[in-house]
Formats: sequence, C-alpha cells, structure tokens
Amino acid sequence: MQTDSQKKGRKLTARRTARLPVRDRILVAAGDLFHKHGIRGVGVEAIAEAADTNKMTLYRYFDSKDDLIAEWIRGMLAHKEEEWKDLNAAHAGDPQGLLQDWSRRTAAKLRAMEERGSALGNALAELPDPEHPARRAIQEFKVREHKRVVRLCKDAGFQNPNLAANLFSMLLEGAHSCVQCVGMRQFGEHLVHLVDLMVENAQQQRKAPYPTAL
Amino acid sequence: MQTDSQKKGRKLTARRTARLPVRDRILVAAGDLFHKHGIRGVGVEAIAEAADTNKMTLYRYFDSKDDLIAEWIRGMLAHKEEEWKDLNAAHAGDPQGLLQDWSRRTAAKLRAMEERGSALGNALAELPDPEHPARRAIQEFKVREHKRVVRLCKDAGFQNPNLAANLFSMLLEGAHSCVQCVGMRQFGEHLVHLVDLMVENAQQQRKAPYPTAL
DNA sequence: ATCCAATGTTACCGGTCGGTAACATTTTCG
DNA sequence: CGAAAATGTTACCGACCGGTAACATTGGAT
Repeated sequence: MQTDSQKKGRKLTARRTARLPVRDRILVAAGDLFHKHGIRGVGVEAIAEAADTNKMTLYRYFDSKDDLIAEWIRGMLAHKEEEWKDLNAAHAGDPQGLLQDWSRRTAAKLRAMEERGSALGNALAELPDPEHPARRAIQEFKVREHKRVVRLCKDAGFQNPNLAANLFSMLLEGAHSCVQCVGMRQFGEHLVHLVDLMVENAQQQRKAPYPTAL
Repeated sequence: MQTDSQKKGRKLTARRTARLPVRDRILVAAGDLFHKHGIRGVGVEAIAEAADTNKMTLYRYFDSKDDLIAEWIRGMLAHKEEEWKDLNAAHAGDPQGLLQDWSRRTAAKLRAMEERGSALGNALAELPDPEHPARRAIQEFKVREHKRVVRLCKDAGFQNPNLAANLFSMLLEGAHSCVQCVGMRQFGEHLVHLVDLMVENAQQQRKAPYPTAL
C-alpha cells in the first residue's frame, strides 16, 4: 500500500541504525544481541530480524555465523585501535597524562556496562576453539595493547616498567570483571584514583627515589 | 564375557574418578567439559559418556542441565569457601599474612589455568539470565568475598580499606583475565610481588604516615 | 537364591539452529 | 521506462539438543 519505508514499528536498535547500510545494521544488531544474550544464545534469524532484514540477506554479506562473529570482534578491535590513536594524538610526549586519560575513559565505559561485563572477555569465554578467528584476533590485540602499555610505562619513567604495565593491565581488566557483581559501582572512581596515584609516584621517583612502593 | 568392571578403554577423566559415586563422577566430568568447551558447547550426552554412565542416570540425579550447571557452580563455590576457612585458620590474627598467602595460592592456580581462564568468570559470560541460580550464586559469593577482603584490609591497617580492598579484587580478578593471553606468564609472580608491596606499605604506614600512595 | 534398588539401553519427541534453494519483490540508475 | 542489482519471502534440510518413556540388566544385601 504505502511506499513509506518507515511503516510498521521498528525495533529499538533500528532507530539508531535507521539509514545505515544493511551490512552495518546487521553488525550493530549482532553486537547488541551477542553482548546481551551471549554469542551462543542468539540465532542468526533473531539477528536478521533485529537488523530489520532477513536471514538470506545476512548470508549474502557473511559466509557463516562464525564469520559474522569474527567481523563483529574485528570491528570492536578496530574501534579500540582508533581510540589508541586518539590518545596518542591528544597526549603526545606526555605518557603519564595518556595513562590517566586511558583510565578515565575506561572508567566512563565501565558505568554503562555493569550487567554483562566486557564483550571481549565474554567472547573469549564463549569461543573456546583456539583456532577461531575471533579468538585469535582478540588475543593478538591484547598482546599489542600490552606491549604499548609497557612502552608507555618506560616513557613515563617507572622504575620497573614491566611490573607497572602488568599492574595497569590487571587493574583495567580486573575492573571489567568486578563491576559485574552487585553493589560494586565504585570501581570506576577507584580505578582512576589508583592510576593517578601510580603516576604521581612515578613522577616523585624521578627526583626523590623514596621506597614508595612502585 | 568378562565380569571385570574395568573392561574397555576408560576416558581420561574416568581414571581420576575411578570409584567415586555416580553423582560425583557426573559433576567432575561436567566441570571438565564445561570449562574446556564452554557450558553451552557441551551436551548432556557427552557429559554422561565422560562420566562413564548414561543420560538417564544423569537425569535421575539432576532435574535439568541448568540444575547440573548450578550444582557444579555451587560445588566450586563451596570449595572456595573452605579455602577461606583454611586461610583464616592458618593466619588467625595476621590479616597481612593472610592476604599474602591468598595471592600466592591464587598465583599458583593461575599457572595451571592459562588457556581457558576462570570458570566462574566464563560462567557469568555464558549465563546472561540474571535469574539463573548459578549466576545468582556466583554473584552472592563475590559480594561475600569482597566484604571479607574489606574486613581484612581494615584489620591489616590500611589507611583506606575500601580502596585497598578494591585494588586487591581488581588485581586478583584482572590476573585471571590477563593470563588468558599469550606470552603473559609473569602475571602470577607480579601479582604476589604487588600484594607484598601493598602489605609492606600498610605496615610502614602505622609508624610513619608517609604519603606512600596507599 | 531371591528380591530390590540402582544403573544401563534403546528409541523417541519436539524444538531450535545454521545454512541453502528457488522464487518474488523492490530499489537503483542509465 | 526498463534492465540489473539488491533485498525480501517461503520453504526446506540435516544435525543436534534437552528431556522422557519403557524396558532390560546388573549387583549387592539378606
């Protein structure tokens, strides 16, 4: 009847993805559902429906569900890589400020993530196959990221850069795990507080090598 | 032919569970498979087979797969509660030593856990339903555990016990996440090192309130 | 030996899922 | 317009899974 393409009630996600290319709509919908119900808890049919399309079209853009999973993960990783570029651009020559900003951005995301935790961590839990491309991508990314943090800790003047970098990683990763449990909403603030303390310590160490424990 | 009950080749797990009651064999086998392949990646038939029994017997001991999952989780949590009792008994009146021992025991487990991470964390990722009894049990346990750590940090003389406790939790949880990625085998050692530093700092703070960052 | 409880065997059900084929419809664009 | 490309619709397949029923077998205690 009506040629209006906005007929019928659209899904909640559809409003956000109103005029995106189909492939992107699928990826967004898949990401939402994967994160909400778990990768294995979502069927391709539900994804297609949430993306306001159908299963056939989905399979015209992705070889398989595993391919869709991998593309979703790759998208998130690419986004995180760009955030690192932003951070590097915004804090050139100031590794301490960069680390502090990193903790603040992470804390901001933590608050909006409470119930379901980290999508990357959950993906590792749900994809046990070491050969799964999504799993490989995540692990390679984490290794790259950790190397970056070690480099930053060296530049920031930490006495023991490897130890400091591991502390950073554990703090950031641990915060993702901890927010999942009820009543622990203060982890974000404490995370940035602790990183600030670490950075202050690193600065003090340069002039006065007190045994300040980091 | 032969009445020998040890005929045929037994599964690998079967040797460890040779003469355990059926129910326990099922729980052990389920735990192994759940942790290896993910909860949703394992069928009840495979569990029964690995437990050297069959599906019907399994369903005579457990109402459903979800019940089996919950019982498995409850078993792990009970085991962890007992470990806390051991710790309290071994370090009565010495909260600092208790925390150090805790980090050491955790680090020891980390090494034998590399590939698949924490079973509890993975379970949270695989059971998105907030009403799932296993999920509720895990979250309640983590809350209890965190309260215990806060209490310990108070007794250990930390200036800011809440902050210290959150740091402890993030370190321990974060270590579980970090070991999953290739080439990060030093997290165990660094974990105990960092906890030692924290405890030393708490001791120093009592006599000399230097701004030693914790 | 006998009886009873525990365990094993087989077959089955309904449902879901990933994936494909064939065909109809709409959109885009020269 | 008209043709080609993109998208939608329906139906289907085979595989697997959680769960159950009915019946056979074993094994231990008395």
